[in-house]
Amino acid sequence: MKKQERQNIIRQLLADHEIKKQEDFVNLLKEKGVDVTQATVSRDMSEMQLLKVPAQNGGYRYSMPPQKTLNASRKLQQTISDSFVSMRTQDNFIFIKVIPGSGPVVANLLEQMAFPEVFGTLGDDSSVLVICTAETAREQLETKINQMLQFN
Amino acid sequence: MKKQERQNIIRQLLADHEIKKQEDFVNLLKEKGVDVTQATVSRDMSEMQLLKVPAQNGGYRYSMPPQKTLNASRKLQQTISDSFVSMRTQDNFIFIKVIPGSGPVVANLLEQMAFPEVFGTLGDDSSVLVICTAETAREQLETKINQMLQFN
DNA sequence: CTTGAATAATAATTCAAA
DNA sequence: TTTGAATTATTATTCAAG
Repeated sequence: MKKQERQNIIRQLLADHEIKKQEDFVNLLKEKGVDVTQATVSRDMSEMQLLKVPAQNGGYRYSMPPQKTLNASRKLQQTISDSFVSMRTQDNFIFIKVIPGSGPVVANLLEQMAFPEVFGTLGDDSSVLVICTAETAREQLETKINQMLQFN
Repeated sequence: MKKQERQNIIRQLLADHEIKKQEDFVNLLKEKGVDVTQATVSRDMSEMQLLKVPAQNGGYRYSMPPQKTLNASRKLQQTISDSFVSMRTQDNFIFIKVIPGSGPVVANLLEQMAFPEVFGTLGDDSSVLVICTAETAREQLETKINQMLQFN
């Protein structure tokens, strides 16, 4: 198992679980057949710049880095607001209609964001298909997209 | 010294210093005449939802929470892009000219962002004055504003 | 309700090894 | 270069007290 594969799995785990400490990652990885120690997870966190953030209820959880994707985020917000036509969802999928020509840009920006919910994206001239990692992930991403559209 | 005063000071300290651990706060607070222990700082961090983020160079630093201000951030980015005319700076001050009518909105949004660099803002019809906590803080904020303007 | 002292829990790093 | 074991450093929490 290579480091990068493990880090991909960590990203997925983050999308589907409330991770409160590094040992949670150790255990979840073990379930997936990946045997590593807390030390390794700590290094992964550092490399991936994952954050331990104080939650509202007083606990803690790990989360994706925010700044790294902020510029892509702004571009995406703007682009998707400008080009959005409609959105449909089903299972793991989000299907977005955009004005002709914008499909590839939006799909690319969605990729760049490296949302943990996103398994992959595909954009043709006027459509974007987003394949999510799970149905719950799809719901989360749907919410995010709706939030983006709120600010035109 | 009330808790809230201390937390305000912590916000300021965050703007001017590279804080790597909670004890740094303890020491800097001591310099300011505020005597507290790491335990108290830990509680403050939790309440303020301050983050310990892995830095690029491999170290760690504390930082303001990102999500909380994300919507204001989008609005600000958009509004400032749309209304920006010019910007001048001096000492702790940033003086932004905007198209008539936009001053108060931009000033308000800047407030809402709760940037640690910002001491206060003032907006008239077509101008926004931002008073920063320090000259270094002003430089940092200037950079942020320039980044916002990059995406029109 | 807030705090410090002490402690427990968690995370980062060192060091040897492969 | 990457890792685990052990260690150290750091952070969170408990518990008693103001």
